Amino acid sequence: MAKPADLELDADQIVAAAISILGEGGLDAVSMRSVAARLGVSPVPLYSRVGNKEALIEAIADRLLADLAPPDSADQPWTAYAPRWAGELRTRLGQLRDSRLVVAARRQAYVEASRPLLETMRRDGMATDAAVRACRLIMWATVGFVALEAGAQPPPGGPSRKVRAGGDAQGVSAADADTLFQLHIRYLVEGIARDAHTTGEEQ
Amino acid sequence: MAKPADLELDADQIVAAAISILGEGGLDAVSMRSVAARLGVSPVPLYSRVGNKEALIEAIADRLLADLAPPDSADQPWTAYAPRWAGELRTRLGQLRDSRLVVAARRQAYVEASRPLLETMRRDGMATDAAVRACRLIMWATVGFVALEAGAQPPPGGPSRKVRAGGDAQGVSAADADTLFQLHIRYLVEGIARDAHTTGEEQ
DNA sequence: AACGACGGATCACAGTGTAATCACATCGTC
DNA sequence: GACGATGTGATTACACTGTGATCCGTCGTT
Repeated sequence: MAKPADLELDADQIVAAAISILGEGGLDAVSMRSVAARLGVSPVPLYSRVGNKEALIEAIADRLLADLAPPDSADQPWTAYAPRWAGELRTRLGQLRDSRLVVAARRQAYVEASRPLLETMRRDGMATDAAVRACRLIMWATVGFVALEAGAQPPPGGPSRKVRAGGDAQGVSAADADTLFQLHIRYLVEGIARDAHTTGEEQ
Repeated sequence: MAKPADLELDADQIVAAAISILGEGGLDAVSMRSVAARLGVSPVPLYSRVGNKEALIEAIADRLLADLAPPDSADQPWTAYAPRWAGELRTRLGQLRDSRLVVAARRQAYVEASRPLLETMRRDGMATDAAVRACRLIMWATVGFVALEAGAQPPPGGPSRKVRAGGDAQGVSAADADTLFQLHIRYLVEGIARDAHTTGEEQ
């Protein structure tokens, strides 16, 4: 092992630098060269750490989605927990700042992100099968929302975009989006709860 | 207007050639140069027709999403029409073959795609406001589903990818995905219908 | 102290999006 | 019919990108 000792290059630092660049200049500014330059390094060692550029952006998405820890959930049923969980997921996905990252994230990241919600559901007596399906439902809705939401806003700067022509209630303001999202999650939770109740819940 | 008369280069032909290349080699194979070469043209005129590469892939997505016409709907209520509509949207989005295209499509394309569903809902006496929300709900769920589904499968070429490690019911087979998707859409439709009923529906 | 192995820098290469420059055919006008 | 304006496309060029090949210095080991 030959290291200059003042250069401890870790994979975590690489994705941290990449995330820093992402926050400043958007995803297009993230390149192997720019990340390497941020670290004061040539692009070469990145390939032995993260392998690929695709793997790098996967790692970025995974990092930004990691620790999707919900505040607490011990005393609340999953029907109260799920909206908070979905809101947190939405916030995290919004932090990605680019819908390309949303779809770039490995599915494993989404599975791990949904684990606490799934645990809460099972703790409340929901069948594992139904809980998995319910998690997926909420997750898909959230991801779809963010994908369409983030895809609509251009990253930095078009000064004027064409006004909506024949859109029925198309100009969703940022504030409306919040309430709409919460309303829809509530729809889902109610439906799932109703179905789980009739299908046979323990508790 | 000066045209060589044997070279009628239209924007539609450009996106058609791009879609052709997309179908053969995936989205990564679509470049301004490859599209121009397919048409036997230099890359220059593409910029006067479609302006940008970003605009080109937007046009591709729009084209593939256009004419999302539902088979027929005159004699069925929207609760029966919505699953078919969602299934058709899912099929179309799946034809994009790349989740990047899913998020690249302009929102206008999704709005127009949802118009027949919205019309059916309103025809059945649903309030416009509620219909718009219901459309969005179903659309978001569908888009999220496809985004996560398409993001999992590598476009054409990696010979072997890491096997799923610790996924709980993670290996969703292609056949299961269909039934799961339909089940979830049914959840949504039932929930929306129930809510619209209690809120005050005309018919 | 000598050696082998390995990490990083430099260079190189193919390919990308896009702007500048230039040639040329077609048009309106005299 | 001749001529300049105009716009279209080819060629060239540039600043990038991701990624591999080559080389060299530094380290742990014997």
